[in-house]
Amino acid sequence: MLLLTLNQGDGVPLYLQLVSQIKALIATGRLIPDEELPAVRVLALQLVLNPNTVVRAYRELEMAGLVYKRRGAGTYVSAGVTPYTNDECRKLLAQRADALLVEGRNLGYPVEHLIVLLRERSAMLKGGASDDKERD
Amino acid sequence: MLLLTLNQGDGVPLYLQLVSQIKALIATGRLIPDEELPAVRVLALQLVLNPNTVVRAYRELEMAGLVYKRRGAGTYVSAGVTPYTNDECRKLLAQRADALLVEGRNLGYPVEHLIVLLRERSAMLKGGASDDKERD
Amino acid sequence: MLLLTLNQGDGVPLYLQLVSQIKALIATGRLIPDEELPAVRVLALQLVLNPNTVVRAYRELEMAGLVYKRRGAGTYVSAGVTPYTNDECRKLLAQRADALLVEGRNLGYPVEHLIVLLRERSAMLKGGASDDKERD
Amino acid sequence: MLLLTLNQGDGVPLYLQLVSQIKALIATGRLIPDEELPAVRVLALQLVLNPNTVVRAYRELEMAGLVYKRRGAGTYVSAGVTPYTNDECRKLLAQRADALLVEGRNLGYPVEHLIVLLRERSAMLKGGASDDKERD
DNA sequence: GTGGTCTAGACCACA
DNA sequence: GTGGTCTAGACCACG
Repeated sequence: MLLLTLNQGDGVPLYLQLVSQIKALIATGRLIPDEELPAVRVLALQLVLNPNTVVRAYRELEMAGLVYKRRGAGTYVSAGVTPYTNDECRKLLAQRADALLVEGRNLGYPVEHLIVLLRERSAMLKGGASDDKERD
Repeated sequence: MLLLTLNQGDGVPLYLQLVSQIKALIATGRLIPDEELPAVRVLALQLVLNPNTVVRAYRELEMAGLVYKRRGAGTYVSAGVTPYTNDECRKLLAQRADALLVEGRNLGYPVEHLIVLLRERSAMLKGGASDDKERD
Repeated sequence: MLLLTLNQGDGVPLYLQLVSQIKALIATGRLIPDEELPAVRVLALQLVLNPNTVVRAYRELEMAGLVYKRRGAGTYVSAGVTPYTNDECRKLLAQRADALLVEGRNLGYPVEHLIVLLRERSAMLKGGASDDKERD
Repeated sequence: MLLLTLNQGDGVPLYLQLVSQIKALIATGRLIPDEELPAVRVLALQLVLNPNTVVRAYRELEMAGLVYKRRGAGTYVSAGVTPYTNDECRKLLAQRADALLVEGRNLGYPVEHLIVLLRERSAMLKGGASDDKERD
């Protein structure tokens, strides 16, 4: 079962959250070529979403060439695709980094503190218990 | 001049970004009671957005009891706002940090790379850039 | 169809008139829990005002806990709204009645004239007129 | 001392409340020709208003020919003016009547009940104790 | 179809 | 000058 985590309230469109998380799973090989994605209805049930939202996410992925559909069968990961260019990666990460920096600045934390925090959280996430997302 | 940084592309409504950032500035005492906030039109000019968007942010802050308005005069920080505890600050920052870490790991970036990126972006934010574009 | 009447000329913001009238309809059980309110655009058309004005009224009602929204679906009356007591109703009406009486006395109209006027206006409001213009 | 009652929160502009109340006082002879109105600052103090608001009300009255000003002396009621035409009276009263009718309808009160209420309140206002406005 | 956000720009009330 | 309300109309997310 796919480990996807949606954040309903933060303003980021749900289908985009899906797209980016699935992209990342493909980019890191956790979803391998020709692996089948969950059926739309199954994923919708699992994530408590409207199926159309999943449909839209899959459609975006298909248009990006990252997955392909076989009528009556399912949705599968494409082979040999690079979901992100290096530039895209950097942009995505820069956005996250900026969010951290801005929050830090507004709360009065210098960058060095943020870096310390980052190392701490990194150790925690790797170590195990986290109130947040996935692990490997 | 208020240091506020908007991220136009990340899906979070602009007025909410304003609200949470100003909330942080108040809760950490960087904006003190009865201090005047920038006029709606001034802030709108500064941030290059529509005055109504600022109006809406200020209105949310007013309803949350964080600011008060004097007709024809201006908008001011309320007194008696309960400041963020250190714990609350750390929680907010940990959320942001985790988001960065997870995205980084999904894209195959080690923590040390993220830290380099963080320093780069930090320099840029201070330099004045406020959007999510890259620049060398 | 919701019976709402706006008074464009009396200085009270339109969105507030909407809020208080819908509040009254809910608090007296004339709108029941989970009943769907008219769509924003529908009500805007019906009342001949800008959809954003209705949006604002609905938003205030939502923040007051009187209605809830389902994205892409509609706006619905919340359950568990504490209804107006008879006393509260009478107080609200007494305010309006007093305003009429005071104005009438200031202008030298006896109560009986006011009652005649009230009957006339009542017939007009039922007939469909919803503005403050006279008509014979 | 002028008996004026302002309703700060109801959306009706303060200066308009002043204008209409003073008009009514003139119309009913409670302010007689050449009687002096309170000085702007005095009235502003009494009503806890910005003096400019009073200035504006007096200016409107002057432009309507209802009062005149003697430089260095004060503001006085004009002679032989009719503040309201019959039509204007009816419009003002119709607005009040409509407000009562709409509130009554939204609260589920038939017109006849409103009329009963009106008589009750009328008796109360004349009798004495009222949580509201003036008397004679 | 629904509501949500944002822009552009109007006019008003108030200090 | 300040904030407040309203209009007109754009595009987006969601069912």
